[in-house]
Amino acid sequence: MRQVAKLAGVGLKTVSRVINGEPGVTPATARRVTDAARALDYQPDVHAGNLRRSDRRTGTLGLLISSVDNPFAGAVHRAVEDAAAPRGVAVFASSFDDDPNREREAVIAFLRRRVDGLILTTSTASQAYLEPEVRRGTPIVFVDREPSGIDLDAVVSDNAEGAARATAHLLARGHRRLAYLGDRREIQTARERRRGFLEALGRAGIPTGEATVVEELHSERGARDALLRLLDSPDPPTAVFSAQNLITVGAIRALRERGRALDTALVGFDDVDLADLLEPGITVVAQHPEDIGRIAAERVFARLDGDDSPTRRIVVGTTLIERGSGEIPLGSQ
Amino acid sequence: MRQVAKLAGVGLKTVSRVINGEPGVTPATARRVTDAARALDYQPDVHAGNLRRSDRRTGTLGLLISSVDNPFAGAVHRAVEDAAAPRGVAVFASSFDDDPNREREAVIAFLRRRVDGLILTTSTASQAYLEPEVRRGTPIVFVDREPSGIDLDAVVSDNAEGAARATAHLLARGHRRLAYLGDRREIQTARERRRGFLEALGRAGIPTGEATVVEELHSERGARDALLRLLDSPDPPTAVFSAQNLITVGAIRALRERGRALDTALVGFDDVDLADLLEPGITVVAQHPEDIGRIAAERVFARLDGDDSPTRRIVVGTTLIERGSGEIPLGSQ
DNA sequence: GTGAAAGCGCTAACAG
DNA sequence: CTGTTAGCGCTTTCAC
Repeated sequence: MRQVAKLAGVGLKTVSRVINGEPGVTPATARRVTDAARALDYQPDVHAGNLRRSDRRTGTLGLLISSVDNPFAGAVHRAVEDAAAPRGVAVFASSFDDDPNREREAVIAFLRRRVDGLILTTSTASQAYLEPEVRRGTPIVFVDREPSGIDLDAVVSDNAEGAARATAHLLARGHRRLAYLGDRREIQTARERRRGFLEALGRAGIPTGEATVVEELHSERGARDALLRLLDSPDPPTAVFSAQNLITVGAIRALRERGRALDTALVGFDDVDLADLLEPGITVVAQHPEDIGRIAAERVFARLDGDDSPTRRIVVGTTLIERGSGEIPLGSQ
Repeated sequence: MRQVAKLAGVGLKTVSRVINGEPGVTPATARRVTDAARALDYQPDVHAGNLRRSDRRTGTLGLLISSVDNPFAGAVHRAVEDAAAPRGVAVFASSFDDDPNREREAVIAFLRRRVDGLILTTSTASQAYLEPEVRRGTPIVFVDREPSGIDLDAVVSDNAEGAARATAHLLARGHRRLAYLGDRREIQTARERRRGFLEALGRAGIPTGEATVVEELHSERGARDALLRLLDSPDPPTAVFSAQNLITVGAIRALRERGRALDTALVGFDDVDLADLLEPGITVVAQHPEDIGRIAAERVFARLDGDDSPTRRIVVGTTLIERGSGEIPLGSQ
């Protein structure tokens, strides 16, 4: 920047003014500056500026998601990016694969880079470790899963309600022997979905004992194996609620392998690509990651803009999409 | 950091040494410093450090991909992240949706943040605009598409070869009336795939006139509509090569709608989720985004580590995965 | 083994 | 409308 000032024959501050579009510079002077900047291939260094700037904003956001290579997280990421880009804010995304250590490391890496705000999906039991950062004034918004051990904004799907709706959908087709296939219980959303499932059974007056609950599933393979075992048991379920993406796919594979895809009902939580092209189409409770990401970003920016209203928990509804598998009635067997 | 020094009762430089793990500090002194840092919730500011540091590395990478919400790009992103994380390097990812303006803006945003290196998928006709940055010493590696107007490292799939293999696969089943459904011709990979298709026809001695080439497709919907028109024509194709992800899905929809999925052969370029669960399973030429991303990141780091060997073009092979749709022989109609 | 002074590229505050 | 001085948080250099 000093070189630009020298070449343009002006003071350092004048260059700064031109680059930042501040008023108080003659068009002629401004032109000399821009010409000089172009001639020198000058690119301002935002970090140097932020060091002295009063608001100390770096124009960056940290986003922690299960994995950047995951349809749900990718959609959230995209929505965050779309909300951030118009403000000139760039986003760092980190995958943490439900590993608490990677979570902590990623958050530290974000903080050392002085991100303006944080959007987090977490897997630690408590996020109290964020307390100092909150005191420092960094806005933090949780997505997908709610915080624990600390009170912060959160944008989540209505997991229990969605799971209950899926379950009621199956019960309405006459099914009584339901199976629940769920993720690891450490995961808050998994617990919520399980709760919704059990509550729906309760409302229908079905004893919990009649349903089979399988948990701690976290891979397609594991889900497939688990359902295969159930299908091979003497009293197999007539309907299945798979509480997550990969689990749904694993369940489909198991049903196909036993030739039971057309007579066993299936509703999955979270939408699956090409689900409508399968036979039968897969009925799902779809989440709305675009909304979740957008709202989370808006929340961070609102906090950054001074919103100091009480912490909010924003619930984004889910949508039941009927495609066939969930509408198979009892008695098709 | 000054506060830490004061609390620990040591000089500024001693704190700096402890934080950066430099030698020459008594364990006792180091301990006083770390205690003080913890007490004050101190987090070093990497940007401030990099301002003065001799190597001027920010520990960040810029990654430009079609969209963070896109399976192929997501897999590349993940691979880049996995290669970068162990080095303490964070990655900025930007989606540009094949929009040349967004491409330029994103690159400028990266440069102003002084990323150490750039991994780019581009859609501009020429990337000569990167010349000044290259002179400045920023390593730039292209992924997926090759650069033009400038000579830089690139990591790409063997598009022409993969397309030719897919085409030969269809020809081997007796098909002669082939349709090619491709993306916009501005896209370098689209042109390569088209070239592979035509060359395979040529090698089989089939006049180009017998094949139908439809291009400028860039959405599922557009691909579906295009294939519907072909299927409704007096002389519909008996085999289809869809040159991209979304196009493949659109093609499947069109075939289903006309009840031709079981008698018209289909091979897609780039793998599609759940392709094996469809009926028929979709035969594809799969790319290897994990390898592409990993190799690109390794290339950037090698350049950063001083590798000044000539520019390289690294080709990652493709894999033909037979799942049924591509093995439908001529005469099934 | 430790610390003081200078300066990275920029903006704030003020002076002209 | 424009320039000068100080200083952001850190590392470098060099002296103790």
